[in-house]
Amino acid sequence: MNYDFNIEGSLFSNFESLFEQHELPAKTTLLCEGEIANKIYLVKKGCLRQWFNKDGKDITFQFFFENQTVSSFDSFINNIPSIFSIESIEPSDVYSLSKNHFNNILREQPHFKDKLLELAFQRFRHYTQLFLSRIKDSPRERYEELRKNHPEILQRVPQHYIASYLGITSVSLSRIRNRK
Amino acid sequence: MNYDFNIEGSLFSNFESLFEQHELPAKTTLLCEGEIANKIYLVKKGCLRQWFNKDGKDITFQFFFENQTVSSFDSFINNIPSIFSIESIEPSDVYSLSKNHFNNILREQPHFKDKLLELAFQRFRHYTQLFLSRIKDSPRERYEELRKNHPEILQRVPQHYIASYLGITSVSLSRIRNRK
DNA sequence: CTTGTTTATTAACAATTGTTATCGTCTTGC
DNA sequence: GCAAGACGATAACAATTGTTAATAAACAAG
Repeated sequence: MNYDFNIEGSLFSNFESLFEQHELPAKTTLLCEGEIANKIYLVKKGCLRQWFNKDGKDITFQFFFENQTVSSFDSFINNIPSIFSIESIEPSDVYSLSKNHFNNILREQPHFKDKLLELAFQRFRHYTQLFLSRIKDSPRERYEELRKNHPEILQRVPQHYIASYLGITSVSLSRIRNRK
Repeated sequence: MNYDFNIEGSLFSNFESLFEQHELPAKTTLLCEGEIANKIYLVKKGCLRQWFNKDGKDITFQFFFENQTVSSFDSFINNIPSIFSIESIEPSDVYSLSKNHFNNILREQPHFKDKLLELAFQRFRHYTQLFLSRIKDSPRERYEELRKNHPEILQRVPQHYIASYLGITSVSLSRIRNRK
């Protein structure tokens, strides 16, 4: 897997003492495109987004809320520059786990790797769903899907982030919303 | 992982005696949307596509050529109906591996599972790339990418399959091609 | 050779989206 | 409180894409 790493907080429930606590204002960058990730983050309160730069435009492609884990896993594991940034949307409380602590858990907890693989597998399924939705659904259909299945995202996330997540401009999303 | 399973033929290089050979005419269905996959296929000659039905329209989302392995892995592993079909494009020679043989290899070859996971990982990266390309690139940019990096696909695959792979109609693809 | 199928192009029109800009409202920081 | 910025709606126009239909070339089957 790569580009994204979102596993449920329960994975780390036994290791929370190893995490460091942070209180972040809105729009705080946790990882910048091009940097090598050296932490995994657990969202305790608030929400984050993953985004990258495309010809000067800001493209958001994933949101993270309470009890989700987020990192640039490909960067974290393989020590390569991340192709995206991670930023807070709301003021947020996050826990961070360093690479050293992560490796210690991996060494000392034999079943941790299995759980990790299982959750990586889940992430893969999620990405594939997103991918197929891009192929077969129109922006309007994707917006409706979001409204039905993830209304909490629409409520908490500013509309222009939603728009780029749907693959359209905020102007076009505004039109779609007022067309029904 | 799910929806797709494409690992290099070398994975099975020691087990080819367990495969069954098939010669297929063009447009032969190997797996039909809704069926449960009971075979993994290895393309020896020719090419295949994965596609599904969306409101009566035929949407192709992946191509497979020589020495690639293809199945509906999610269906094969979890015994659930496949959400897509697999069909030959050209007249093709394929090898098939039954679920029994697959399970035997998995049981008897301790490193096989690791290689499988590694290749599943690769597939994940590929899907993520496709996903991000859908987000950030226009149909024209995706066509150019295909022309630069996968010209063999353009040469061998009929244009209307390419069009649905790019997320546009064949009419629109024809326009893009004649616009430069 | 003839017929039917598949494939690609083109045209005309409708629908959608992008681009740019303006405006008003609402936060936020000072 | 005030100024600056963030956010969302809207307008006008350009560009792109979808839809439907007609046409022609290539191909396969009989």
